[in-house]
Amino acid sequence: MDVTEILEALNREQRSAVTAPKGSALVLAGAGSGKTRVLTQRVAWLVQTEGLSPFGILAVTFTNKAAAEMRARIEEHLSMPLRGMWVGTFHSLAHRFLRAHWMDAKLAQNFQIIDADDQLRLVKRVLNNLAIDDKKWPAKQAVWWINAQKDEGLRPNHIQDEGDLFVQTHLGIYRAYEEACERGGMVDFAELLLRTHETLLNNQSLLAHYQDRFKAILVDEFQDTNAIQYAWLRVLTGNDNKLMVVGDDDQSIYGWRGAKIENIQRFQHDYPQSVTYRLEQNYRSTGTILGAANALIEHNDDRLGKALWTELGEGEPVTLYAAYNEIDEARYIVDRVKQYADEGRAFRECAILYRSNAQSRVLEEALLRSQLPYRIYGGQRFFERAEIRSALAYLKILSQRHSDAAFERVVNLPPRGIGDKSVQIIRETARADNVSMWQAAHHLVASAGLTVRAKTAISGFIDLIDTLDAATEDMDLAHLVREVVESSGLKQFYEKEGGEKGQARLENLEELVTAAQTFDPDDVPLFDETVQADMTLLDEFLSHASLEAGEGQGDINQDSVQMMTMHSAKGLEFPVVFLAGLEEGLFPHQMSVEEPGRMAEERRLCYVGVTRAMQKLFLTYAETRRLNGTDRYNRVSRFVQEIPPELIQEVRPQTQIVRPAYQTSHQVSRVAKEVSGTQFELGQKVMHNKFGEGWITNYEGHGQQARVQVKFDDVGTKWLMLAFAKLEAV
DNA sequence: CGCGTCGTGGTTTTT
DNA sequence: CCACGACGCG
Repeated sequence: MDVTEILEALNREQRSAVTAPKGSALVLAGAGSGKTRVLTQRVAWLVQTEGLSPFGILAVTFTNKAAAEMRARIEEHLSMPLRGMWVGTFHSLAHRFLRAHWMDAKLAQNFQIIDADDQLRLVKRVLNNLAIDDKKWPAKQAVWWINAQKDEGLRPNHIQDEGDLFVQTHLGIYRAYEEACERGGMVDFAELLLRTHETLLNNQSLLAHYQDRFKAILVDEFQDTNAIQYAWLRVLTGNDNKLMVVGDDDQSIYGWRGAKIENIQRFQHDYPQSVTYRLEQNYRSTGTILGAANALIEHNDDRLGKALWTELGEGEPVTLYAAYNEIDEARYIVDRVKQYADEGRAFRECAILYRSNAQSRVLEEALLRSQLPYRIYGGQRFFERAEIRSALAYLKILSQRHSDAAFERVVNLPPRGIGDKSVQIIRETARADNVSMWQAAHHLVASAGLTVRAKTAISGFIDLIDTLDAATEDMDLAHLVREVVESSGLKQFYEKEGGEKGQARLENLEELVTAAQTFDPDDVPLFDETVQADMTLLDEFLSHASLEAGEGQGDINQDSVQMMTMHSAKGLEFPVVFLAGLEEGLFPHQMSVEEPGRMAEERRLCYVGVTRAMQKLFLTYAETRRLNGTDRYNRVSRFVQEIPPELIQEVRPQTQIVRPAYQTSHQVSRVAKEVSGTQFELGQKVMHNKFGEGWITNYEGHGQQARVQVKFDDVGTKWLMLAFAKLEAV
């Protein structure tokens, strides 16, 4: 494809960004404005017009999927394979860097990547060793804290506890956890980035090499980068002007896991010569949908500012349906999908988006009842499934006997008579002798201190692994995986489990064999071939499995209704979109209502949801919603009210539902405001003789049974029985 | 050691 | 309401 062809299909702004002079650039790309196109064409431009070698280009994305897509699209444009070009996620690129420079990074050559699950297990063990009460200091929270520190680029030495018990305790855990990782040659996700950054900083020649190698660096979804990722880009860029970042501050929805929307401002500050390009023409949605999106996001402060426009025409109004309850909501959505399909359209053109996964169940049931095909995205990913992780643990221990995480996982799976007690003894012995559990197990079998029964069981396990190892010596990867699945007893174990669940697990294991069959390390090119030579195919496969969670399986080609959270919908588009559960407390979520900064993020999430729609947008909410076993009476979401009414067409609930005729949905929002059968209403200021002043944020029940949730100025949020609480209106 | 019962708590998710 | 983890019994 030649240059004019590249540029022809672009609008003016897109073209300026693609052909921007070498230098730093910020591309603010609104939803549906052709962002990916600009990125890929930019690379093509750099290669074809600026004469850059792909070898000198670094392109960073947020997900593996995005990376693969980008590579494919660039290859298509250039009609040549992109050998040598670095395209990948922050994590995969850091991983490759560390494999190549493990010595400089002070890592074991055969270091292993541990995923979130391994990490949690490890922290649990650390807590145990430190004799810290898991109840008081939950492992999950500790993991979260440690990762947050690493994401900020902080080592234990950088952190002062200042007498704060919370920090003090977690700091201790962090230290012990680091030691454990060090001992076991384990590297978690955050560590990949942090370690790479440190290695570059501490190694002038290495840094100079990479700074010189990369003549251009491109970053996608820049608004989702965290502090360490930004630092990483900063150090690789050095004093050069070669960093082009693409993002949209209005679509930043991962602040809760460390993403720093401020990185955009920081970029402008750190690269004052940078040029900003705004992509505001939207090629996806109707004018009405964009109008709704623009009006909604206007309610946020501190935006960089951007107004999307389209040439696609006004289109149909946004439809708002006030459902009686969540079942009615689901039925309404299913009916609309059916109607759409009856017009000869495909199911896959419809997406149902929701705030939290718990909402998917009712929707799923309704689809099932109507026998419409659907596919739920998210949930458990392939490589995270228990049976897959177990099989991988067998493979891992074959490759590296000293992997304690793998040892613990499979030593008694399938059950072979090695209980918690025995495992604990092995663990303690290993710790005391400073050896791996595998070695400790060996020693224990040969010494006193265990029952004969336990010894037999343990040596049975050792023999199993050794035999398996010998038997698979000459096998290729796929045969090795099959052999492991069959001889380890996993297959029989899940066969015995039976039922739909066991069947699904067996199928997954079969799929793992297929994955091994089709695994090609050259699809994931390492920095250079010398690194590759040092790793066995099995090790590469295992690394791949840790970094690539695997697309939620299911047939992508099958024509089905798409269901997912709004978070996972980012980057996608559908002709018809349903946003379900637009209720205060659910969306915006209760947890976000209480903290001010998070409301803006919820609104951005809603903006992301709205801007997924190409032609038709449906908003639904339920007046009554059964959630966690109790009925909630939520008001319609503020987000709905932030959309200009003239863009919205309200739909009456359907006739089967018996409800008072006088209740139009507008009145409903008012009626639902008042705590039924009482003198109170939502939002009202109240006084409690013990807790002081506050206001009513939620309620459930009626009359004497009514309970209200009150957010007190001093003591936080509490649920109170109205009958007992003696609240006074203020 | 394995299985059953009780109790608790419950956004969003990638790597 | 339901999924998961902690306990206690056979």
